[in-house]
Amino acid sequence: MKETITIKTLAKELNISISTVSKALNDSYEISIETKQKVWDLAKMLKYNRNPSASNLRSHKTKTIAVIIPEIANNFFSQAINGIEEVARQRGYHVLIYQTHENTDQEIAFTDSLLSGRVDGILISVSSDHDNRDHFTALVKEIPTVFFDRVYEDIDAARITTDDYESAYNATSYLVECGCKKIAYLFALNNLNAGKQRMSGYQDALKAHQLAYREELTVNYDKDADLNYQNIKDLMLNERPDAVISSIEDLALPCYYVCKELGIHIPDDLKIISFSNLNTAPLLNPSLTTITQPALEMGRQAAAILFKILDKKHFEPNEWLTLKSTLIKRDSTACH
Amino acid sequence: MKETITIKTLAKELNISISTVSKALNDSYEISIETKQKVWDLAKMLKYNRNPSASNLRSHKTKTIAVIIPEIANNFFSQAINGIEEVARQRGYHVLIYQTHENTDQEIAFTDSLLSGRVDGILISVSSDHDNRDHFTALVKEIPTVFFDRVYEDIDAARITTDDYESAYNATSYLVECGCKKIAYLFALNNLNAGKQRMSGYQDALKAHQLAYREELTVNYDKDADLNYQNIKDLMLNERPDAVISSIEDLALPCYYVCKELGIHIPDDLKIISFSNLNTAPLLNPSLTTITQPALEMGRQAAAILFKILDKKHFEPNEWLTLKSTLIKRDSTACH
DNA sequence: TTTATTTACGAAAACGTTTGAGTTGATTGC
DNA sequence: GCAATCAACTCAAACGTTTTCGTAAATAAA
Repeated sequence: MKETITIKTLAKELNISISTVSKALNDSYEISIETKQKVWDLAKMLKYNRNPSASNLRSHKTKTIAVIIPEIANNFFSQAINGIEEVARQRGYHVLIYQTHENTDQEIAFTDSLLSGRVDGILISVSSDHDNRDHFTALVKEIPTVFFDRVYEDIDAARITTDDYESAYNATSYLVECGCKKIAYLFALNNLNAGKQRMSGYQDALKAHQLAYREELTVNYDKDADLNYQNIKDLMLNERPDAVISSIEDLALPCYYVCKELGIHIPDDLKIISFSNLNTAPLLNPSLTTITQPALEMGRQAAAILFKILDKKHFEPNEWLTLKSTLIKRDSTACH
Repeated sequence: MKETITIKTLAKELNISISTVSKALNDSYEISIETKQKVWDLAKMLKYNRNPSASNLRSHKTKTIAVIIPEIANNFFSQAINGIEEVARQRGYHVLIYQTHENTDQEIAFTDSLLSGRVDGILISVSSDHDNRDHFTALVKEIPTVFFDRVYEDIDAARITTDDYESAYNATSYLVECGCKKIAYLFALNNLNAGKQRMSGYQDALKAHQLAYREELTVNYDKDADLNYQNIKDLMLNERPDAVISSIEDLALPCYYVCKELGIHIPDDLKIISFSNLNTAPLLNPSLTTITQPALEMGRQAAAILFKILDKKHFEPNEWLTLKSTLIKRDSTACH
């Protein structure tokens, strides 16, 4: 515990005023280059570090952003955070992480607690358990916010998504072209636009190929993993689809297990495509055809947009960005 | 932009002093229960949020911890963060994330910047590229720090690791019992204790079974993924081991690809075990035998230790905790 | 009754910065 | 040569809390 060194220390040492030191450290035009240099040198020598609390309190700038996501132990989100952290780092910003575990109450608690000036802005991928748009409608008026991947369409804020509709449409079409006639859909994120878009893409593609949409071919995601497993198993036993599109990774993997248990051979008996950012997709048995979102790039872009907003304080028309996912064809959809 | 509401607002509204409000909000024994209740009610009604900067500045408590890791988009670390975030949440703490990308300079920059009172404590898993122990020896005297998984042995600080030596020893022994005679080792983290321990476990197990340790059977990890691939390929072509132990996930996966390319059949021609937290290990082709670290639990425990230190300010003898990894046998080591 | 003690509160000084409004001496325009 | 401008710096008031010390009234001890 050595005595902490402050701008006061520097001022005393150099025989100049506190304000001169402060302005020198902030590279103000009011200070001569010689004085600045002296201050900088001494600061480095004494390993001076600006006290962030004092600075924030006075200036209302925190150099900190918050990232709110459903789950960190998830390939998509951890890659997105990677991208966010990267650009935050370049700007000297700090990154706070909050997990909602798909709980809107938690989500509300987090955002509320961030309104007291702890952060300059928020990056968020919303929870899927309840519709929370009223809360966010109010939030975005209070603090610069960028939504990524999981967004509300009708909120007046910046957002970045992927082409969910097209991806699902194309994936479904691809399966049809492979000769599949009975394509099941593993449905998740149904409260969110992303989920609805994916479902629409699937439905419209069916229609475009003269195939009927049947609700019995749909499994709805549940928080209970065992239940998901059972539901998929029931689907396989009762309907025996010849293909499956999964709207999230967490439903595709149990599907693999079910097939293993029931002796259903992929891709001969059943073809599988999943929205997924698994880096081991090529190594699965069989390798999994995926619709892969540009997670890292989304993180980067989302952060970039937030900083753009923070730079010019006046709220401009909000940016709406859509990135393309890529369909990577692998063995789980191999045609003969 | 409504006018921000502070304790001053509350004080004026209730006709009591600022200090009374502050004390009431902090549940001080100096304030009567009636007054407290009035303050709390009004605070809730007006959605008062304590300004963290002002609070930190005065009290020197930030309710924030920092997590410094090599990479967030990594199964082990993202699970560990999950655990950390969980217990931080319970305590009402905020979590800052920093990625070093295995760069010690970055690591030094981060920790230095945290010394200005931005956080109450640090959780860190150190970078592997250079030996940085001198820096950390100084750091731990300045701020409560807990090392997890990647630690320096000789630094006087709390730490939590897994039983790397025993895990590697047991895994090697298991391979020998399966009849393997030529067991290669994919070596990583060689600057770190974890890496050395794993290597020692491998070597000692060989010795215990009258097998010679041969350096030609070792591949050293490189940052360049292509080079790793090539080195593993060379190993397979030149030495043709009948088993491989990989000290990290990132070397096991290229190994799978090499085998695919060279037509080496796992597990008949080559058995593979890897330290790994891949959740798709059971679905790989073939499913991968892993030494799996309790990542989530490590995160939880590491955070728990840090909070224990923060609670009782006096630095007690530091806790050294070791958790057990589990060897999960799957098809990549199937014996006949 | 008088003197301690306790209870509940208030005044004011921090905490370390930033910032707008001076101040000073030197330079410029005319 | 005098006012006006400018460059470089200082003063002091904030920012919103926490906390120490002080004090008045109420209660207990004597």
